[in-house]
Amino acid sequence: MPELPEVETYRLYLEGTSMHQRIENIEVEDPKLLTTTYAALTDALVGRMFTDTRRVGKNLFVMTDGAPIVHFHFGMTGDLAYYHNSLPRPRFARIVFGFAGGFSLGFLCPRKFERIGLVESIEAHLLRKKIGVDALDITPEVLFENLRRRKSPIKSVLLDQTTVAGIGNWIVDEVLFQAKVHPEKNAGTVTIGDAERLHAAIQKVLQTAIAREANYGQFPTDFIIHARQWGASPYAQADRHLQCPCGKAAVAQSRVGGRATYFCPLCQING
DNA sequence: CGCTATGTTGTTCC
DNA sequence: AGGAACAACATAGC
Repeated sequence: MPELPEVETYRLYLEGTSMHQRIENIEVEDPKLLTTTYAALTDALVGRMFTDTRRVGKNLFVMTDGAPIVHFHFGMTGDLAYYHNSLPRPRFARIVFGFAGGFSLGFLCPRKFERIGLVESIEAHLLRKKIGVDALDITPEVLFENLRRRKSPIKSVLLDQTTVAGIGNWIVDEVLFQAKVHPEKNAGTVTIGDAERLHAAIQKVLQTAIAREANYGQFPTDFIIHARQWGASPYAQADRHLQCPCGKAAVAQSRVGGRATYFCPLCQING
């Protein structure tokens, strides 16, 4: 479920498992998962090792002791699994880095929306993809300027990675709820006060999620995320709260910018 | 079977 | 030109 907190969790996982081991081989089940040719990937990485990591928004960059940098994007369902070769390969491990020493790092790609490739430099990649400032680093003033010049619903603008990098569909609903902003509010009408509340909510929601290793089921009870229907999760059906934490209204469900949207019609007035 | 899905990108329209 | 709207991508799970 890779929004910023998941990618941060994966980054720490990779740091804790896969560094400083010689890469002996790379298996790729489907070349569509690569933004580089398979030959370029193996030429650049076999014999090298991972040395450092950096995350910007939902993008994970892994440095090596050679020149190229590996870029991971987790799409909607990507994950990592580090395992010993005596164990069976994890399901959906469609790309596998095999290390000297008998361990492997699997890049799990259930729906093939995930991508791995080589980039010249982090800055060049961010520029080319127009990825904005990371959500944990943006200032209220920059957020305000980036919102006020747009005309779409504020939810759509916050999801745009050029506005601010790392916010996804579940987190944006939580951020808007915590900041008491209606998801369909015209982004061009935000005040500096709105931007300051949104900024504080972004920090709060992301810090909360990262501290719980992105396990949304462990969010505080005053979060609206518990109203959301989680497709496959058993937690969803059992613990779902259809009532807003304010206790005065049922959580409303709609679509904004083509995405499933949950909000409280009392707490989040479109004004 | 039919419907939904965490993200991004390409196309079309304005 | 540039922004907005939305379909498309590939697949799993319910």
